Amino acid sequence: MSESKPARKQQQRSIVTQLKLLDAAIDAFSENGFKGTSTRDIADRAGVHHPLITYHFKNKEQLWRAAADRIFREFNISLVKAMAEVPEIDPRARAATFIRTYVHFAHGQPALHKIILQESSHPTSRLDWLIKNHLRPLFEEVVKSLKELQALGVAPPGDPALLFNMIRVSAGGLLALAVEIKGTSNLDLDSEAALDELSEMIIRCFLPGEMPARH
Amino acid sequence: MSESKPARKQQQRSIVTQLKLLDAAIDAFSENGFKGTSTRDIADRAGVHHPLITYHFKNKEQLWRAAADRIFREFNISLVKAMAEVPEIDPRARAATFIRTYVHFAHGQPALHKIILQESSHPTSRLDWLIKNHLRPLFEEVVKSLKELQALGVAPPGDPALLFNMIRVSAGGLLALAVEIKGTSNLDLDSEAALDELSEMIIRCFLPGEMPARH
DNA sequence: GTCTATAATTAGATAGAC
DNA sequence: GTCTATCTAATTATAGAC
Repeated sequence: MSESKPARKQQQRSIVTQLKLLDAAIDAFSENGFKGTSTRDIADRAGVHHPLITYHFKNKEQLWRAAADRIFREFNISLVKAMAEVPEIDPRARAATFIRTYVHFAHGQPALHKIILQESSHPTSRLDWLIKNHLRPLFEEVVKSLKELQALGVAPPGDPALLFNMIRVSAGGLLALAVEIKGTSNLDLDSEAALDELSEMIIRCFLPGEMPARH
Repeated sequence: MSESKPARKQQQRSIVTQLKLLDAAIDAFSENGFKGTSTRDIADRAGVHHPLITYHFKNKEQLWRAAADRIFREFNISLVKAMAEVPEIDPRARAATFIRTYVHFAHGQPALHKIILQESSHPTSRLDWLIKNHLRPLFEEVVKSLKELQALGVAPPGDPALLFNMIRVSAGGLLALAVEIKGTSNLDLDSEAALDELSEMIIRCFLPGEMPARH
């Protein structure tokens, strides 16, 4: 089939272009927000001509959604992979693994939290979409485990939704501020050791109780 | 002096215009960031003609600085006032008052944290200015008290700079996400009761130890 | 102190050649 | 699938009348 070969070649190049645009979009949107980034800036970062954005993603809004999808899809893959290695019967170890995974992923991909921050500054249709498609499903699963840990006396008492959000901002929210924290606190959050220290500090503050011995 | 009266009247109006522009700028910049907000948007929100921005503040950058100055000046006033009422000799009570004051101020003026978030998304000259003029002075004072609390066993051990930033994001950083948190966690952070609960939860997690009895 | 008019730049999106 | 050219609208900033 002599006509299938060039067709595949074109498809491959198309995928590469799309990935370059998505990575550039993630960077630009997390730096300057939706309104603050121009499609020209994204195209320049990706090294492609700006009308290609319309071609591949229709418009700025659809490109934003595709970029958000990419971030959360990769996060979920990391999460599922990490959680698969912890025994179901030890909820504290599972929570600790969740925190460590979240911290390490948010360091490598700070856009995970930055995109949320940018969109949460005021109500938008993009925020509604983000909540419905990515944030709520994750929240509901995690808060279930957190209630369990509170019942066991491992996590401190109080509204579990509040506790979840405190943990979340202490991890991703703190790492999203890395540039500022380096400047004001002289704290370098770029080393593996610093990430471990942050993870352990979060566990120490939010999961202070020991697991009760099983009979 | 018949010529001083119209002069004062003009000065008064000028001040009102400047304040309206500053409030509008605070809202707009915290919603859309520096790049994402247009001076026209700010002028529209303030209900004044947009060339007045150039007249009163020279340019967008100077208006941003004046807006940031206004937020931090008011926060410092609130802080000094609240801290003056707590006895010097009880560092835990002082820290608790700091947290409650921060939470309540950040609720009324979420721009306090949002402006920082917007500028911390990547290095800018504005962030450098913010760190030098507002963030570092505050940080250095608070971290001193935090070290004291760690020595007393009230605050958990670990890097005090890390602890400070965890507390900060759990208060201001969480409130900056209020719109999103309402959507995903169904948690309404607008009531006095919710703010008190958040404050107490922060105190519970980050200042878990009792004050040792004084001899 | 206020306003209109406008210059110069940059934005998102499209049309059509290749 | 890629590119040039271009349209329309919106941007920051300034000049100058009142």
